[in-house]
Amino acid sequence: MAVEEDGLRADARANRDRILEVARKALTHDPETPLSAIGKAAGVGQGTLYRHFPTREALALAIYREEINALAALASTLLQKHPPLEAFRLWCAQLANSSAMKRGVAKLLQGATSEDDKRETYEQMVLAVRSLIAACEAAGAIDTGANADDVLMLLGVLWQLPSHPGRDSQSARIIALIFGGLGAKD
Amino acid sequence: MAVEEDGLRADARANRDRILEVARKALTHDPETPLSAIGKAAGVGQGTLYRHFPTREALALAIYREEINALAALASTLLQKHPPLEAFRLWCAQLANSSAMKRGVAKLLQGATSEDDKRETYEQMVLAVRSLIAACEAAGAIDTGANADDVLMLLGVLWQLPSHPGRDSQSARIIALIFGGLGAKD
DNA sequence: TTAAGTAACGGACAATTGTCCGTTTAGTCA
DNA sequence: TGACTAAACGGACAATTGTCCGTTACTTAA
Repeated sequence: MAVEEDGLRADARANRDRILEVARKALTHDPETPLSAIGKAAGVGQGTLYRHFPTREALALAIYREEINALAALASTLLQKHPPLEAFRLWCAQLANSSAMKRGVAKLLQGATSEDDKRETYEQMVLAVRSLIAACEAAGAIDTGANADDVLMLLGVLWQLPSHPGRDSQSARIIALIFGGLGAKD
Repeated sequence: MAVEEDGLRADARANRDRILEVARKALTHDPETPLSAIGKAAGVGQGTLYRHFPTREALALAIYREEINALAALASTLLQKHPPLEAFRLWCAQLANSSAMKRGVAKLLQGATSEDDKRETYEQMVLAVRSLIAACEAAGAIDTGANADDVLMLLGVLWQLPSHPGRDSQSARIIALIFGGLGAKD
């Protein structure tokens, strides 16, 4: 019976899942929990932890991949229910509020075009942005020729905003600025 | 004879300068040189190194502060020699190319509004952007009401671009997008 | 069912970061 | 000039990250 549903051996998958579960709780409680402590709590050795997640970032990325997936999927949902430009706006608002992104986890996708395991997650986001841009262009709601990579880079700024009073309005201003750059027709 | 020109004791200043000199060379050669190695090369103990520069970031920030200062100063120079909008554009171009910012050093000013020693450097940049915006507004070259913090956050993206073929054109596109958002009158 | 092959394990170890604290010395004042 | 004091030093130590490699056990195939 070929069991390799995802190319991972059964015990490896079990370990991976257990590490993620433990890490999610631990990192939520304290973002700087030592990786070694997480490994111990998950009942695996250092080697196992690091083989699965070479860096702290990789671990965090895995934890929040679900939420990122949901965000990427949201794009098409919004496009079905709203006019393109409004869908785009709603998506950006959701991006700015996406709780998983806040604080330390924010740095995740920076320079994501380089390292390999980030790449996959990054691509999902680019695709989402590309679909939103394409729909808006088709509807004549923005200027043509915008580059999804560029726009995503700029939107990434929203994840870096420190959470201070006024953060929400700053998000709104920045989104407005970007839409202005895209030539959005209000 | 009161010698404290900058609130630092003479020997402390000498150490600080020596560390910076060594670190500049070492980090240019290999951005991941261990801090302990830098300390040893500068002939100071771990304690001294960490007292002066609590983190790797702090050290890098100090190294590149000169270059950042120059960038901030460039704004007024450009404003004297060029029409406001062109000055702004030239400044952004310089920002994108500022060699010190590339690679690992790029992350420096992210979330700069939080930690204290970053704050000062960050303020200089905000002031520069604010002066450029004000001049452009006064000349009617951009829409009024732009927020310097917002614009600087967006410009910060330029420091995060991985150096790949096409980086320069991506910089140009992003700058154009931002200027579009500002309502720049071409 | 068993044996072989290999992916995965996990703890020991190396490297680096970051802290602490007793010692030294620059700067001050009589 | 000779203490005095506080700033600064720097090495030892603790904590964390990251690597290595001999051992274990999941899978497959006969």
